[in-house]
Amino acid sequence: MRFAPSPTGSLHVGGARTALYNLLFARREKGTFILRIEDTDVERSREELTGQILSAMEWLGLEYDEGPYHQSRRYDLYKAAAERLLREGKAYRAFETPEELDAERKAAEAAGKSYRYSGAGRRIDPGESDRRAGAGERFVVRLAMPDETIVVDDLIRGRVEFPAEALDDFVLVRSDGHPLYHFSVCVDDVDMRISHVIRGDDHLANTPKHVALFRALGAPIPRFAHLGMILGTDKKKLSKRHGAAAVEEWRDAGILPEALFNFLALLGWAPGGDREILTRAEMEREFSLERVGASPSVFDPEKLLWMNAQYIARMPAEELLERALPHAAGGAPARDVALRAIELHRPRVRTPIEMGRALSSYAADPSEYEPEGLKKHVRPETAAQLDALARRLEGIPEGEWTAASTEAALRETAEAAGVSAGKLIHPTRLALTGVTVGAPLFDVVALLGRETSLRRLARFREKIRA
RNA sequence: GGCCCCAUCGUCUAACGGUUAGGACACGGCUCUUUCAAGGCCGGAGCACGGGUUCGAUUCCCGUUGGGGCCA
Repeated sequence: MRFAPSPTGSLHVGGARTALYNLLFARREKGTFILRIEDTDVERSREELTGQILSAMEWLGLEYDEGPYHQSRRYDLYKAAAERLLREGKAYRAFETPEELDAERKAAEAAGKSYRYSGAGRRIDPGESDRRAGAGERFVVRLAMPDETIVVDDLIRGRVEFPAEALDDFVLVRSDGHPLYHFSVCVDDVDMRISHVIRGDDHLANTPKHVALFRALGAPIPRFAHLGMILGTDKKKLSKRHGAAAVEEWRDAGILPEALFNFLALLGWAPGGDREILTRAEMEREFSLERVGASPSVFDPEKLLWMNAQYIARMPAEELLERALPHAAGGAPARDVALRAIELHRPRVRTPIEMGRALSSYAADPSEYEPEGLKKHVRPETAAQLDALARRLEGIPEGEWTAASTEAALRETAEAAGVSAGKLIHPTRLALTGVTVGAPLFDVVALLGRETSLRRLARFREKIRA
């Protein structure tokens, strides 16, 4: 198996899924997964993008067994293959100039017919062809396509037929000696002994060309499996336009690699049963192309986020802490406090980024208070009630500062003031965290500790009096 | 334009001729509750259309429509 990206952009989620299926299939079938960089398109390929793709693959857990090979370093191979095909009469030189071809194309268009190369080069005598080439005349190398229907037996789509009339003798090598995409792909697939080609649907229409090439090359034809495209919410092929189409954008958005891996695996493949969260080992054990659907699928960020939350729910606290720490911009509390905070916020966050923010709230006092919250929970009598609460809380010694003792203090205060506990709970949460929503108040109070809680309460009382 | 692919809830999907068409995300309700989540329970929501084939079609075949791709 192989994954063969072109370094013309960062790793797209569609490409990532293709790589992922190749990987799972290779593991399942005990095959070898090869990475090959298709960088023969000099105008569009950029060196640094290769590194970007490699690191995105590594992050996602798409490890390969062999490679990366670079097509740009394998020109000798393509050259030798072209010469061999020429020698064997399976390919031929065509000497038309671009202008001539353009004229033919226009003529066909004017006649209302679809254009196909005339095949004129095919009729040039080999000796004559050699002589003209030797004389320095410019030429391209074209494959002599067989005059018969080409059948592609696709593992996902079944039998697909391409009538001979639809295909013409396509160019293998440009006049400057540059091998073209379809040619280098097949030469490499033969050389690397690729047995299964799993790739995007967009290549299905090119497959008859490849089949003809494999035959001309005298090589066994690999099995093909064409995956449906991944679409944006508007049902159009997913692209940068849709926002996050690149793997690294999801990484930066706080998506865990395991979650993205799992999500992508299920975008087109359905393991039996109702399971959605699968371990890597399960996927490698159970993956099968027979259970891969043929239709395109829409990439739903909502579900990805849900899956991310599922992974967060299952992740060991230490690991989650490690992943969240880089995002704790406002600092993080001591490790023991942080680990408890993790458990408090785990069901409330969907990314390590959000967890980082939650951790910071224990390390730094709120810099501001949610205006909506102030309006809603602060009444004229609130300040005095919070004063009373503070007095009671101050009466709790450090060693007895727990969720239970502080809750009792608050409820007693409320009762003494003749108001419901909620009248105190909400402003207190706002005082301690700056926001109106979050983990259960008394757990937060306990975690914050006596000193911090009282300090934040004092600041808030000052603030609402001002 | 020619050729090719695809078609089950809004979305991801299960079903491989006979099911009250199942699950998940999202949505709504209830529950839990100091808030927000998470969890639990409940609910609304789908076989694109038309012909065949068959005792029987979501399922097989053909066409239409709609999406998509490749070539130019």
